[in-house]
Amino acid sequence: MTSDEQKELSKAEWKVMKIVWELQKAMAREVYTIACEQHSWTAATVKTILKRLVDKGYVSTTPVGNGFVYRPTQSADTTLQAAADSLLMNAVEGTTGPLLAHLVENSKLSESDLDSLQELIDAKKRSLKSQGASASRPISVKRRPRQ
Amino acid sequence: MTSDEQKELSKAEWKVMKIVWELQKAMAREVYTIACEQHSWTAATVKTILKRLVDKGYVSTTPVGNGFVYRPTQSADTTLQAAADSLLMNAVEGTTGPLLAHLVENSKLSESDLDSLQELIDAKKRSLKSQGASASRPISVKRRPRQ
DNA sequence: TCACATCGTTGACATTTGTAATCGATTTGG
DNA sequence: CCAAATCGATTACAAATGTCAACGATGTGA
Repeated sequence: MTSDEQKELSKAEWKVMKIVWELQKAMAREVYTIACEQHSWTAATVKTILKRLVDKGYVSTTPVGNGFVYRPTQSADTTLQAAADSLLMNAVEGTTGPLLAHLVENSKLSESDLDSLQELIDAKKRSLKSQGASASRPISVKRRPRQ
Repeated sequence: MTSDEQKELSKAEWKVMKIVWELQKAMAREVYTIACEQHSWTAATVKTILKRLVDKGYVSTTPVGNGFVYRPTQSADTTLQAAADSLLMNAVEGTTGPLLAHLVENSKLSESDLDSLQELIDAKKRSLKSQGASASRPISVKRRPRQ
Protein backbone atom coordinates (compact mmCIF):
# COMPACT_ATOMS: atom_id res chain seq x y z
CA MET A 1 0.00 0.00 0.00
CA THR A 2 3.02 2.15 -0.16
CA SER A 3 2.18 5.12 -2.28
CA ASP A 4 4.45 3.78 -4.93
CA GLU A 5 2.58 5.47 -7.70
CA GLN A 6 5.30 5.08 -10.23
CA LYS A 7 5.50 8.14 -12.38
CA GLU A 8 4.87 7.39 -15.99
CA LEU A 9 7.42 7.66 -18.75
CA SER A 10 7.26 10.50 -21.21
CA LYS A 11 7.88 10.07 -24.91
CA ALA A 12 11.51 11.04 -24.79
CA GLU A 13 12.06 8.96 -21.69
CA TRP A 14 10.75 5.86 -23.42
CA LYS A 15 13.29 6.35 -26.15
CA VAL A 16 16.15 6.45 -23.72
CA MET A 17 14.77 3.58 -21.67
CA LYS A 18 14.67 1.48 -24.77
CA ILE A 19 18.37 1.96 -25.19
CA VAL A 20 19.05 1.19 -21.56
CA TRP A 21 16.97 -1.97 -21.76
CA GLU A 22 18.83 -3.12 -24.80
CA LEU A 23 22.20 -2.51 -23.26
CA GLN A 24 21.25 -3.79 -19.83
CA LYS A 25 24.46 -2.43 -18.42
CA ALA A 26 24.78 0.92 -19.97
CA MET A 27 27.70 3.21 -19.66
CA ALA A 28 27.03 6.87 -20.14
CA ARG A 29 29.10 7.04 -23.23
CA GLU A 30 27.13 4.36 -24.97
CA VAL A 31 23.80 5.83 -24.09
CA TYR A 32 24.85 9.27 -25.21
CA THR A 33 26.28 8.06 -28.45
CA ILE A 34 23.36 5.88 -29.43
CA ALA A 35 20.66 8.27 -28.32
CA CYS A 36 22.26 11.23 -30.03
CA GLU A 37 22.61 9.55 -33.35
CA GLN A 38 19.21 7.92 -33.10
CA HIS A 39 17.27 11.04 -32.32
CA SER A 40 19.51 13.94 -33.28
CA TRP A 41 19.77 15.07 -29.72
CA THR A 42 22.73 16.74 -28.12
CA ALA A 43 24.49 14.93 -25.31
CA ALA A 44 23.11 17.49 -22.89
CA THR A 45 19.59 16.44 -23.73
CA VAL A 46 20.29 12.80 -23.12
CA LYS A 47 21.94 13.63 -19.82
CA THR A 48 18.86 15.44 -18.68
CA ILE A 49 16.57 12.61 -19.64
CA LEU A 50 18.79 10.02 -17.99
CA LYS A 51 18.75 12.07 -14.84
CA ARG A 52 14.99 12.24 -14.86
CA LEU A 53 14.80 8.50 -15.39
CA VAL A 54 16.96 7.99 -12.34
CA ASP A 55 14.74 10.35 -10.37
CA LYS A 56 11.64 8.52 -11.46
CA GLY A 57 13.21 5.27 -10.41
CA TYR A 58 13.36 3.56 -13.77
CA VAL A 59 17.11 3.48 -13.84
CA SER A 60 19.62 2.75 -11.12
CA THR A 61 23.21 3.84 -11.02
CA THR A 62 26.41 2.24 -9.86
CA PRO A 63 29.35 4.56 -9.61
CA VAL A 64 32.31 3.60 -11.67
CA GLY A 65 35.25 5.73 -12.58
CA ASN A 66 34.17 9.16 -13.49
CA GLY A 67 30.49 8.39 -13.76
CA PHE A 68 27.92 5.65 -13.49
CA VAL A 69 26.79 2.45 -14.99
CA TYR A 70 23.08 2.69 -15.63
CA ARG A 71 20.72 -0.21 -15.29
CA PRO A 72 17.00 -0.59 -15.76
CA THR A 73 15.20 -1.28 -12.50
CA GLN A 74 12.33 -3.07 -14.14
CA SER A 75 12.13 -5.24 -17.20
CA ALA A 76 10.99 -3.77 -20.47
CA ASP A 77 8.22 -6.29 -20.35
CA THR A 78 6.84 -5.22 -17.02
CA THR A 79 6.98 -1.59 -17.93
CA LEU A 80 5.36 -2.10 -21.27
CA GLN A 81 2.58 -4.11 -19.72
CA ALA A 82 1.88 -1.42 -17.19
CA ALA A 83 1.72 1.13 -19.97
CA ALA A 84 -0.61 -1.08 -21.95
CA ASP A 85 -2.88 -1.56 -18.96
CA SER A 86 -2.96 2.14 -18.44
CA LEU A 87 -3.86 2.65 -22.06
CA LEU A 88 -6.60 0.08 -21.84
CA MET A 89 -8.19 1.97 -19.02
CA ASN A 90 -9.11 4.53 -21.64
CA ALA A 91 -10.76 1.92 -23.76
CA VAL A 92 -14.42 2.04 -24.52
CA GLU A 93 -16.42 -1.08 -24.03
CA GLY A 94 -16.05 -3.42 -26.93
CA THR A 95 -12.89 -1.97 -28.38
CA THR A 96 -10.52 -4.38 -26.74
CA GLY A 97 -11.20 -7.22 -29.12
CA PRO A 98 -10.54 -5.21 -32.26
CA LEU A 99 -7.49 -3.68 -30.67
CA LEU A 100 -5.96 -7.04 -29.94
CA ALA A 101 -6.81 -8.22 -33.42
CA HIS A 102 -5.06 -5.21 -34.84
CA LEU A 103 -2.01 -5.79 -32.70
CA VAL A 104 -1.73 -9.45 -33.49
CA GLU A 105 -2.10 -8.67 -37.15
CA ASN A 106 0.59 -6.04 -37.20
CA SER A 107 3.15 -7.45 -34.84
CA LYS A 108 6.08 -9.60 -35.59
CA LEU A 109 5.54 -12.74 -33.56
CA SER A 110 7.59 -15.86 -33.25
CA GLU A 111 6.14 -19.29 -33.50
CA SER A 112 6.31 -19.77 -29.77
CA ASP A 113 4.64 -16.42 -29.21
CA LEU A 114 1.83 -17.62 -31.41
CA ASP A 115 1.66 -20.90 -29.56
CA SER A 116 1.32 -19.18 -26.23
CA LEU A 117 -1.41 -16.97 -27.54
CA GLN A 118 -3.27 -19.91 -28.96
CA GLU A 119 -3.00 -21.59 -25.63
CA LEU A 120 -4.43 -18.60 -23.80
CA ILE A 121 -7.22 -18.19 -26.25
CA ASP A 122 -8.22 -21.79 -25.95
CA ALA A 123 -8.26 -21.50 -22.21
CA LYS A 124 -10.38 -18.39 -22.37
CA LYS A 125 -12.80 -20.02 -24.69
CA ARG A 126 -13.17 -23.00 -22.44
CA SER A 127 -13.80 -20.87 -19.42
CA LEU A 128 -16.36 -18.85 -21.34
CA LYS A 129 -18.13 -21.99 -22.41
CA SER A 130 -18.26 -23.51 -18.99
CA GLN A 131 -19.21 -20.44 -17.07
CA GLY A 132 -21.86 -19.54 -19.56
CA ALA A 133 -23.51 -16.17 -19.52
CA SER A 134 -22.05 -13.06 -18.08
CA ALA A 135 -22.64 -10.13 -20.31
CA SER A 136 -19.93 -7.74 -21.19
CA ARG A 137 -19.13 -5.08 -18.69
CA PRO A 138 -16.62 -2.35 -18.36
CA ILE A 139 -13.17 -3.48 -19.13
CA SER A 140 -11.51 -4.87 -16.09
CA VAL A 141 -7.82 -4.59 -16.33
CA LYS A 142 -6.60 -4.69 -12.84
CA ARG A 143 -3.35 -6.14 -11.64
CA ARG A 144 -0.78 -3.67 -10.55
CA PRO A 145 2.70 -3.90 -11.92
CA ARG A 146 4.48 -6.66 -10.17
CA GLN A 147 8.03 -7.02 -9.09
CA MET B 1 -2.13 14.48 -47.79
CA THR B 2 -1.80 17.66 -45.86
CA SER B 3 0.68 17.25 -43.05
CA ASP B 4 -2.03 16.21 -40.65
CA GLU B 5 0.25 15.05 -37.89
CA GLN B 6 -2.49 14.30 -35.44
CA LYS B 7 -1.52 15.54 -32.02
CA GLU B 8 -1.68 12.88 -29.38
CA LEU B 9 -4.16 12.77 -26.55
CA SER B 10 -3.06 13.57 -23.04
CA LYS B 11 -4.20 11.64 -20.02
CA ALA B 12 -7.01 13.99 -19.13
CA GLU B 13 -8.06 14.25 -22.73
CA TRP B 14 -8.46 10.50 -23.00
CA LYS B 15 -10.82 10.57 -20.07
CA VAL B 16 -13.05 13.12 -21.70
CA MET B 17 -12.84 11.42 -25.07
CA LYS B 18 -14.04 8.24 -23.50
CA ILE B 19 -17.18 10.00 -22.39
CA VAL B 20 -17.70 11.56 -25.80
CA TRP B 21 -17.26 8.19 -27.49
CA GLU B 22 -19.77 6.61 -25.22
CA LEU B 23 -22.34 9.32 -25.76
CA GLN B 24 -21.65 9.68 -29.48
CA LYS B 25 -23.76 12.79 -29.56
CA ALA B 26 -22.75 14.63 -26.49
CA MET B 27 -24.31 17.79 -25.22
CA ALA B 28 -22.14 19.96 -23.06
CA ARG B 29 -24.29 19.44 -20.05
CA GLU B 30 -23.91 15.69 -20.17
CA VAL B 31 -20.19 15.77 -20.64
CA TYR B 32 -19.74 18.23 -17.82
CA THR B 33 -21.93 16.28 -15.46
CA ILE B 34 -20.40 12.91 -16.12
CA ALA B 35 -16.81 14.08 -16.23
CA CYS B 36 -17.13 16.12 -13.08
CA GLU B 37 -18.58 13.33 -11.04
CA GLN B 38 -16.23 10.78 -12.54
CA HIS B 39 -13.03 12.65 -11.89
CA SER B 40 -13.88 15.28 -9.31
CA TRP B 41 -13.19 18.04 -11.74
CA THR B 42 -14.88 21.41 -11.84
CA ALA B 43 -16.90 22.25 -14.91
CA ALA B 44 -14.23 24.76 -15.89
CA THR B 45 -11.69 22.01 -16.18
CA VAL B 46 -13.87 19.95 -18.44
CA LYS B 47 -14.57 22.95 -20.60
CA THR B 48 -10.88 23.52 -21.12
CA ILE B 49 -10.24 19.94 -22.03
CA LEU B 50 -13.15 19.81 -24.43
CA LYS B 51 -11.85 22.93 -26.09
CA ARG B 52 -8.44 21.42 -26.52
CA LEU B 53 -9.98 18.29 -27.97
CA VAL B 54 -11.79 20.39 -30.52
CA ASP B 55 -8.56 22.21 -31.33
CA LYS B 56 -6.71 18.94 -31.76
CA GLY B 57 -9.42 17.73 -34.06
CA TYR B 58 -10.67 14.81 -32.03
CA VAL B 59 -14.08 16.34 -31.49
CA SER B 60 -16.31 18.26 -33.85
CA THR B 61 -19.03 20.67 -32.89
CA THR B 62 -22.45 21.43 -34.26
CA PRO B 63 -24.04 24.57 -32.91
CA VAL B 64 -27.34 24.11 -31.22
CA GLY B 65 -29.11 26.54 -28.96
CA ASN B 66 -26.73 28.15 -26.63
CA GLY B 67 -23.83 25.81 -27.29
CA PHE B 68 -22.73 22.80 -29.24
CA VAL B 69 -23.29 19.17 -29.73
CA TYR B 70 -19.95 17.42 -29.56
CA ARG B 71 -19.09 14.41 -31.64
CA PRO B 72 -15.99 12.29 -31.93
CA THR B 73 -14.33 12.67 -35.30
CA GLN B 74 -12.77 9.24 -35.22
CA SER B 75 -13.83 5.99 -33.70
CA ALA B 76 -12.55 4.93 -30.32
CA ASP B 77 -11.17 1.92 -32.09
CA THR B 78 -9.07 3.81 -34.56
CA THR B 79 -7.72 6.12 -31.93
CA LEU B 80 -6.89 3.32 -29.57
CA GLN B 81 -5.08 1.44 -32.27
CA ALA B 82 -2.99 4.43 -33.13
CA ALA B 83 -2.07 4.84 -29.49
CA ALA B 84 -1.20 1.18 -29.21
CA ASP B 85 0.98 1.36 -32.29
CA SER B 86 2.74 4.35 -30.89
CA LEU B 87 3.30 2.50 -27.64
CA LEU B 88 4.68 -0.49 -29.47
CA MET B 89 7.27 1.65 -31.11
CA ASN B 90 8.86 1.85 -27.68
CA ALA B 91 8.93 -1.87 -27.40
CA VAL B 92 12.17 -3.75 -27.15
CA GLU B 93 12.63 -6.64 -29.48
CA GLY B 94 10.96 -9.72 -28.14
CA THR B 95 8.59 -8.02 -25.75
CA THR B 96 5.65 -7.92 -28.08
CA GLY B 97 4.73 -11.54 -27.61
CA PRO B 98 4.60 -11.39 -23.82
CA LEU B 99 2.74 -8.12 -24.01
CA LEU B 100 0.03 -9.60 -26.17
CA ALA B 101 -0.16 -12.61 -23.92
CA HIS B 102 -0.62 -10.34 -20.95
CA LEU B 103 -3.34 -8.39 -22.69
CA VAL B 104 -5.22 -11.42 -23.85
CA GLU B 105 -5.02 -12.85 -20.38
CA ASN B 106 -6.32 -9.77 -18.65
CA SER B 107 -8.89 -8.51 -21.07
CA LYS B 108 -12.53 -9.28 -21.22
CA LEU B 109 -13.13 -10.82 -24.60
CA SER B 110 -16.26 -12.11 -26.20
CA GLU B 111 -16.45 -15.43 -27.94
CA SER B 112 -16.36 -13.78 -31.32
CA ASP B 113 -13.36 -11.72 -30.29
CA LEU B 114 -11.63 -14.93 -29.40
CA ASP B 115 -12.65 -16.50 -32.67
CA SER B 116 -11.20 -13.65 -34.65
CA LEU B 117 -7.97 -13.85 -32.75
CA GLN B 118 -7.71 -17.56 -33.29
CA GLU B 119 -8.26 -16.98 -36.94
CA LEU B 120 -5.49 -14.43 -37.13
CA ILE B 121 -3.11 -16.57 -35.20
CA ASP B 122 -3.70 -19.51 -37.43
CA ALA B 123 -3.07 -17.39 -40.46
CA LYS B 124 0.14 -16.04 -38.99
CA LYS B 125 1.33 -19.48 -38.17
CA ARG B 126 0.66 -20.70 -41.65
CA SER B 127 2.52 -17.82 -43.19
CA LEU B 128 5.43 -18.38 -40.85
CA LYS B 129 5.57 -22.02 -41.79
CA SER B 130 5.45 -21.44 -45.49
CA GLN B 131 7.79 -18.51 -45.75
CA GLY B 132 10.37 -20.03 -43.53
CA ALA B 133 12.91 -17.92 -41.76
CA SER B 134 13.49 -14.55 -43.35
CA ALA B 135 11.94 -11.15 -43.55
CA SER B 136 12.83 -10.28 -40.03
CA ARG B 137 14.96 -7.28 -39.47
CA PRO B 138 16.02 -7.06 -35.88
CA ILE B 139 16.19 -3.55 -34.59
CA SER B 140 19.13 -4.08 -32.38
CA VAL B 141 21.38 -1.46 -31.00
CA LYS B 142 24.98 -1.72 -31.94
CA ARG B 143 27.64 -0.50 -29.69
CA ARG B 144 29.88 1.75 -31.63
CA PRO B 145 33.51 2.34 -30.96
CA ARG B 146 34.20 5.75 -29.55
CA GLN B 147 32.83 9.05 -30.77
C1' DT C 1 -39.47 41.22 -20.34
C1' DC C 2 -36.22 40.16 -16.70
C1' DA C 3 -33.64 37.52 -13.57
C1' DC C 4 -31.37 33.32 -13.85
C1' DA C 5 -29.12 29.34 -15.76
C1' DT C 6 -25.82 27.70 -19.37
C1' DC C 7 -22.44 27.88 -22.58
C1' DG C 8 -17.96 28.88 -24.79
C1' DT C 9 -13.90 31.91 -24.55
C1' DT C 10 -10.03 34.07 -22.20
C1' DG C 11 -6.76 34.42 -19.00
C1' DA C 12 -4.13 32.33 -15.32
C1' DC C 13 -0.85 29.64 -12.94
C1' DA C 14 1.68 25.44 -11.43
C1' DT C 15 3.82 21.27 -13.15
C1' DT C 16 5.81 18.31 -16.61
C1' DT C 17 8.31 17.67 -20.69
C1' DG C 18 11.61 18.69 -24.57
C1' DT C 19 15.86 20.52 -25.48
C1' DA C 20 20.26 22.42 -24.37
C1' DA C 21 24.35 25.24 -22.47
C1' DT C 22 27.57 25.73 -18.78
C1' DC C 23 30.41 24.38 -14.94
C1' DG C 24 33.13 22.04 -11.69
C1' DA C 25 35.01 17.40 -10.64
C1' DT C 26 37.48 13.57 -12.40
C1' DT C 27 39.64 10.36 -15.45
C1' DT C 28 43.17 9.54 -18.90
C1' DG C 29 46.52 9.78 -22.71
C1' DG C 30 50.90 11.23 -23.13
C1' DC D 1 52.12 15.65 -13.94
C1' DC D 2 49.36 18.17 -17.28
C1' DA D 3 46.10 19.02 -20.99
C1' DA D 4 42.22 17.11 -23.09
C1' DA D 5 38.18 14.36 -22.77
C1' DT D 6 34.20 12.99 -19.98
C1' DC D 7 30.90 12.95 -16.62
C1' DG D 8 27.08 14.45 -13.60
C1' DA D 9 24.80 18.52 -11.70
C1' DT D 10 22.76 22.88 -12.12
C1' DT D 11 20.28 26.22 -14.58
C1' DA D 12 17.36 27.80 -18.36
C1' DC D 13 13.49 28.31 -21.11
C1' DA D 14 9.67 27.27 -24.28
C1' DA D 15 5.80 24.25 -25.00
C1' DA D 16 2.32 21.04 -23.30
C1' DT D 17 -0.72 19.72 -19.69
C1' DG D 18 -3.69 19.88 -15.45
C1' DT D 19 -6.80 22.78 -13.10
C1' DC D 20 -9.71 26.47 -12.50
C1' DA D 21 -12.02 31.33 -12.14
C1' DA D 22 -14.10 35.18 -14.36
C1' DC D 23 -16.52 37.12 -18.25
C1' DG D 24 -19.65 38.03 -21.79
C1' DA D 25 -23.17 36.05 -24.93
C1' DT D 26 -27.27 33.50 -25.25
C1' DG D 27 -31.20 30.80 -24.05
C1' DT D 28 -35.29 30.10 -20.66
C1' DG D 29 -38.85 30.15 -17.28
C1' DA D 30 -41.99 33.10 -14.97
